[in-house]
This record gives sequence, structure tokens and C-alpha cells, in this order.
Amino acid sequence: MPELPEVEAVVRTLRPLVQGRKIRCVHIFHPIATKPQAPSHVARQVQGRRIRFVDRKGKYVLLVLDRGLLTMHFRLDGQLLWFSNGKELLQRANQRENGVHVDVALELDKGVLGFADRRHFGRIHIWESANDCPDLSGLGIDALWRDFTSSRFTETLLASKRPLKNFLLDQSRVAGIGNIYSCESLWYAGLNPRRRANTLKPQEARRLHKAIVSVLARALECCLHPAPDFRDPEWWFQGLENILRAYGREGKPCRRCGEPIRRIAQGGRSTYCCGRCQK
DNA sequence: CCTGCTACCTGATGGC
DNA sequence: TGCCATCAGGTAGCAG
Repeated sequence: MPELPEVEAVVRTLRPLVQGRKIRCVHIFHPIATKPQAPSHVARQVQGRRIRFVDRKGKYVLLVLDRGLLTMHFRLDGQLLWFSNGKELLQRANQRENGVHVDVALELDKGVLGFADRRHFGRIHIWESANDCPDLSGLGIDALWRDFTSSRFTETLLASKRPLKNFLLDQSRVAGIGNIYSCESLWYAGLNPRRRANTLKPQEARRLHKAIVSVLARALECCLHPAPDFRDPEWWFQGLENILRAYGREGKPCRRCGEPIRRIAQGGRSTYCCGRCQK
């Protein structure tokens, strides 16, 4: 559930399900999900706490507890699940036949929230407070927040010599953008992913800022319609392909100039771009 | 400090 | 069919 719009859609959907609920019991089926924190530590700190509210910073989901803070990161493939009760959880979780993969489950006073990632990249951690969590304090401005302004963005751009694509993926500058929406934003802005961040003219920087904001807003709309259904373990965001203009379109004509979209490697990852109209 | 590269995992897909 | 290589929406950790 990778980038910011997807995570934001998850947070909005999760909020009414868990806000104000008490965590009666914690099940850790796959201890790798809490690494490097000890599963027993996580279980002990979380058990019996109440979820005050649900928040998000960058790609992290935050459950703010009456004491402490639980963070979840989905990395590439992690997802949330929902079960009616503890009985249903134990019947379905990690069974050989038709089993649902579940790494960690929080049994609430109403319903059960599951965290699952078959690939075991995703993580779920407990902290005393937000200040206490190094992952969060290292994050830059959140690309969906009000303070992600064109001028603040330009300031950080000019402070970096890296290629634009690598710059956009750096969560310590702007938080929330990943591989798909960095490609999309650069395509909309008509900027070459290999351009160095500090070489942008003010007008180009403004164009990129505007592109990011509109790409993320559009993707969020798409992610909310339909909203995630945590009850269905097969569920995934629908229709995102239809809004993408560059990502995953290698060889297909650029929707602006007709030139075939190219796939290039940057920092060991794929960048999709138009060689003609992204300058 | 900054930057680039690899490791971490599992599953899907496509070529032979 | 099977087998192998490659790819996947992310980031921590490490060397230079």
C-alpha cells in the first residue's frame, strides 16, 4: 500500500473503525513484523491501551494511544485486514487451507485489526511518543499538508544537487512520494528525471510543485472510490492504471507528444519518462 | 554531512 | 512443465 495517497485512503477508512477502541489483546503471528523491537515488548506495551486517534505522517500510519504511539509502515505490499472478532481471526489467520496471511493482529473491544505483509518488509512498532520515534523525526514536509508550499519546496530543491527523481524519493526532504508518483509528477511538469534539483528555474520549480499536488490529489480521489475494504484480503486499489500517464507505460505513446515512453534505471529503480517532452 | 549501492523477503511473470 | 531470471508501489545500513 505504497505511496502517500494510498496510505491516506487507508487512514481515512481506518479512523471510524478503531478510533476510541480499546486494544484487548495483541497477537503476533510473525515476529519479523516488529523487528528490531521484541514482539513481547510490543505486545506488553500495546495490550490494554485505548486508541485515541489515527494519524499519518508520510507513508507511516500512526495509532495514537492513551499511552504511547504505534506506527505501521507497509513498505511495498503490506496491508490492513479486518475481522469481526477473535474467533473469526483464529479460524482464518495463517491456516493451510484458504488461510489469510496475518502477521500481527490487534483484538479490539469491537472487531480485530490485522497487519499483513507476505513479503515481510512491512513493520509495526511501539514508541513512547512521536519524539521518541527516529523514523518519524527524520521525515521532511508531508506532500499532502498545507505547509507543503511552492516556496518551501523550491527551497529544498535548490539545496540538493541530486537528480530530480532521486530527490523526490528522498523522504527526508518531502515525505510521501514514491516511485509511481515521482514519475507522474515529473511527466506532468515536463521535467527530465535526470535534471539536478538545484538547476531548476523558479518557474520550473513552481510547475513541479503544482504537478505533485495535483497528481497526489487525483490519486487520492481514485483511492477513495471505492474505499479500501479491509474485510477482503484480496482487496487492492482499483483503477490507478487509468490515471497514470508515464509509470508502467514503457513503449506506449506519450500522451502529450506521441514519443514512446522510455524506462530508464535510476538508483536501482525504474523511471518511466518521455525522452522528447520532459526537458 | 552527502550520495549510491546492497540487503531484506516473497510472489508473479515471461522466456527457453 | 519446469527452471531461471527479472521485476515489484520502500527504506535501513553501510562504504566511500
